[in-house]
Amino acid sequence: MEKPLQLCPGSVKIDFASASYAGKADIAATAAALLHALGPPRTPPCYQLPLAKVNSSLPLWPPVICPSTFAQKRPMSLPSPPPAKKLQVQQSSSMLPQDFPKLEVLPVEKPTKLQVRRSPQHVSPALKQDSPKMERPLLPRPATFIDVMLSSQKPSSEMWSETKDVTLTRKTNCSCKYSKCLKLYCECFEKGRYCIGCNCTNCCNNVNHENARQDAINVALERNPAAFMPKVSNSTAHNCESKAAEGDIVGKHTKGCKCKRTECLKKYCECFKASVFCSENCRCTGCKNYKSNADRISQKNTVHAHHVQNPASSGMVGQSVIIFHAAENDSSLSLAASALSCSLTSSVTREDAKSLVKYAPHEVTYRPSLADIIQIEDVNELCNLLILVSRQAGATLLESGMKENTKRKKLNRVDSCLSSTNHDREAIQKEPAKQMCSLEKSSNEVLIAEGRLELPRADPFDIQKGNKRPLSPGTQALMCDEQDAIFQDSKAPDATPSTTEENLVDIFKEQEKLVLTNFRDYLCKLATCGKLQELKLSLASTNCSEQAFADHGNNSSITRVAKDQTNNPSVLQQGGKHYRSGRLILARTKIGNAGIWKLMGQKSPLHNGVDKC
DNA sequence: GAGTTTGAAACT
DNA sequence: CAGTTTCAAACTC
Repeated sequence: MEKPLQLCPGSVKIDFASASYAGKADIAATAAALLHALGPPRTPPCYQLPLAKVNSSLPLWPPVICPSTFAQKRPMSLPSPPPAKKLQVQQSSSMLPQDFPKLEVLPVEKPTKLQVRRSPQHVSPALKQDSPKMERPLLPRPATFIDVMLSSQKPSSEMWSETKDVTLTRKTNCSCKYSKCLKLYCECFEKGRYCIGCNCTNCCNNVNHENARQDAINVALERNPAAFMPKVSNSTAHNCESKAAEGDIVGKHTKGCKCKRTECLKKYCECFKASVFCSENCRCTGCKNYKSNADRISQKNTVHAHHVQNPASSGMVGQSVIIFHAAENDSSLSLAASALSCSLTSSVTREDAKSLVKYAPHEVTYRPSLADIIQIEDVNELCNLLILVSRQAGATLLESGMKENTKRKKLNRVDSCLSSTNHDREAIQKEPAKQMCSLEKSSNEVLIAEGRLELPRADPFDIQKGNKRPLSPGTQALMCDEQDAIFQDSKAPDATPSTTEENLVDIFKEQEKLVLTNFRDYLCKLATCGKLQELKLSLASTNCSEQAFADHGNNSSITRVAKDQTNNPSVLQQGGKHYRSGRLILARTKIGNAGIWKLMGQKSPLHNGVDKC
């Protein structure tokens, strides 16, 4: 007898570490794996439900989540791309998705020969007996934990969608006859759902057969601990909902397909069915389900995934890596660079996927929509801006620090008149520091003269000490800043050792603060820009038909577009119009490089004649 | 709607 | 692990 789920005050928490799965390591492992697959939890790793909604009769596995909560998690306003079977029962316009239609009484069939022939160990004891003829209760749709999991990876219209005639459609109505809906053959069972409104016969995948269902679940999990895991993994778990909302189903089939005859272009293929390209996980033959395949692209009526370029082949990653090495010596810049790096290297829009066609088919990475706005050169400019801010802050603060030193020195002189002992003590402290400063400077000069220490303003392809990486302009700028500050400090004759150290610490703090503040402001404005861009694109997309995409995505200019983008990702000219990856350039033609600086309320340092070190 | 094809799941 | 069988969805007519 399994213990009930742990309850948290005021809510129900499904705690996978609880005793619910004690002794069921495979289930617990699966649950943990599911949680892990979700990535960093947007909510704590337990799903909270209002306590009032708890139904004690709900099954333990998959955990059932109340429909109201479920409905909140799955907005219903999204369109459903593929055609769907309409429910047999018409829904009234006022009916909510969780208000399930009244169910018919299903006849209970006697076991067929096939069922008798089945190995008994795969049929639960409860199933060996003829299930009593039960009328299926009129229950709200029992959304399950797995549903919620899936909802984060699939469009919310996966289960339901609202058509124009306000008829709710459901896509997965099984029609199982022999499996009693307790095998993974059954889509409902596989997805952790009860069969409600299905056309199945002799169904045991419901509340009334919960014991049998649990047994079947255990059997399935025993056979494959990942049996109930989503078959399509998302590489961008953190934003999968937004991706789904955009219609961009991303990822790859975790297990892969083994299709032989359908070229993976039919729904027999699980990858195709899941709207993902075949991946290295597949063992299919004659596969045409890869992003550059014209046949695949042409099947846009049924294809809703948008495969993406291999960033390695496009050079995107390489550029980013080089650029962000520029910031690796500075934590704040590093943070900024990393954030933008994620934005740049991990995403490709659906239009990119349609346009960039000459890449390895099995490498899949994804890009957020902001990738259309942010380009490498933008990041370079941002880094330069942050460097400028850092440098200006350093100079200003150093200057103020020196003034402070002068004041302190004057005060010390006054103090020295009062106390010769203190003066002597100060002199004792000052002298070694001065010696150290001059020693450091002279030793540096010696090292530079001997060629063992490179000049701070080195060639861009100089090898950085230790890691042998070429220095990017940003790194050099940072190093210049550090060197400048050090040399300025060491050159300052009036600086006392203690105040120099304090000043340096303060300067670094202030520099970091200013850099982060500027970066925060930049991100805020970028977010605004992104929202505006999204709005513009949504408006533009209504005017820009899919045919336009096909025209620009399937003709011979695609490779040129891809090549051009590799060389100059900012702007592509085609037929007098500006296109980028098949999409009308809104971001860069209207925002562009200078636009980012406008957003920041500053002029680009590159356009301002500023020395970039 | 019946029959066929297909590939995943189940089984050996 | 590979081959075979079972199954239900997808597809065709």
